[in-house]
Amino acid sequence: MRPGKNGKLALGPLPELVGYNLRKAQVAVFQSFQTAVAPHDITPGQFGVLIMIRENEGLSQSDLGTAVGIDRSTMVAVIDRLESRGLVVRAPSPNDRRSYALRLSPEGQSLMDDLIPRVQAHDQGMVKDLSPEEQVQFIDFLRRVSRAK
Amino acid sequence: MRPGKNGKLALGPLPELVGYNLRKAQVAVFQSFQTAVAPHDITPGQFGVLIMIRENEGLSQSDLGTAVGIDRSTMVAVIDRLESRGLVVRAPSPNDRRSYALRLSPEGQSLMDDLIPRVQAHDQGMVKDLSPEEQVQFIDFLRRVSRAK
DNA sequence: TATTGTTATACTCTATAACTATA
DNA sequence: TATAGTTATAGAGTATAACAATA
Repeated sequence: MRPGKNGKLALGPLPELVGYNLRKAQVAVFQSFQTAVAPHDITPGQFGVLIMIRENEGLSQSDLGTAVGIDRSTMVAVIDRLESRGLVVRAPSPNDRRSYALRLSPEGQSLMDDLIPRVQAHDQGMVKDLSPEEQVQFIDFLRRVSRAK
Repeated sequence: MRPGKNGKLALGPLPELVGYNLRKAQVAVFQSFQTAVAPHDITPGQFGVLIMIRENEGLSQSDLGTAVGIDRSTMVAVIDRLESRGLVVRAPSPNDRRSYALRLSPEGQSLMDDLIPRVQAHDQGMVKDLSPEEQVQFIDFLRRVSRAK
C-alpha cells in the first residue's frame, strides 16, 4: 500500500502559510460560484467585467482592462465572447473613433438583474459559518493583505 | 474626458463581496511571491508540488495530482518541467512498474532548503499589518471558508 | 508621437478521450 | 477490468510585439 492510496499525504509547512489557505479558500469560492450560477455559465471574472460595464456605461476596452488588471489585447477575446453571447454591445464611441463605448444589451441587463442578487446570496453562503462581526473582520483582513504589497 | 481616464471607475457591489476581496488578496500574494522568489523562478503551484514530493518521497504522479487537485494528464507537464530543470527525479517504482516514485534531486533538496524559509518569511510579510492574534484569526477564517462547500 | 483595437504568436493551466503497458 | 503515465486535442487566460486607424 503506497502512501496516499488510502490515507492523506503529509503537507509539511503548507497548512501554516497564509498564501496556501488563501488559495484554497479562493478555489472553494470559485467552484461554488460556478455551481451557484451554473444555468447562466458565467465565471467570476466575467461577472466582474459585466459589473464594470453596467456601472460605467460607455467605457472603452482599454479602460476596462486597466480597471480589472488585464491587457487590452486580452480584453478583445473577453468582449468577443460576451458580445457573441448577446450580453454586451460594442457601440461606436461618440467622441473617439478609435474606441468603442461598451454597454450591456437588454439581455445583459436582465441577466445582471437576475445574477447580482444570486451572486450576493452565494457570497453570503460562503461565510455562513462566520458571525456577522467575523465577516466584517474577514473582509477587513483581506483588504489589508491586498494593500500589503 | 471619458470615465476612467483620470478618476477611478465605479465598482458597484464588488467591494462588498467576500469573493472579490479574496481574489484580490490572492492576486496580491501571488505577485508578491513571484518577486520574493524571483531568482529561483518558482510559482506558488510549483512550490506546493515540490513540498508534497519532499514530504512524501516516492509518491506517484497520480497520487500527487489528486493531492493538489489536478488531473494526472496535467501533472505530466508539471513534472516534465521540474525534471528538465533538474529538481525532481522520476525513479522507477519498486512495486508497480506502471508508476514512478517521485523524489527531489539533490539540487531540488537544496533549492527547497533555501526556499522554504524564504517563502515563510514572505508569507509573514503579507500579514505584517495584522497583529499576531489577527493572523491566527485570519487563517482560521480562511479554513472555515474553504470548508463551507 | 501616442493611443485604441486588433492580430499573430506564445506560454501556462486546465480538462477529456484514447492509447500502452501493466496490475 | 482497472490503473499509471502519456499523447492529442481543446479551451481559457495571460502576455508581448507589431499593425492600421485615429487622436
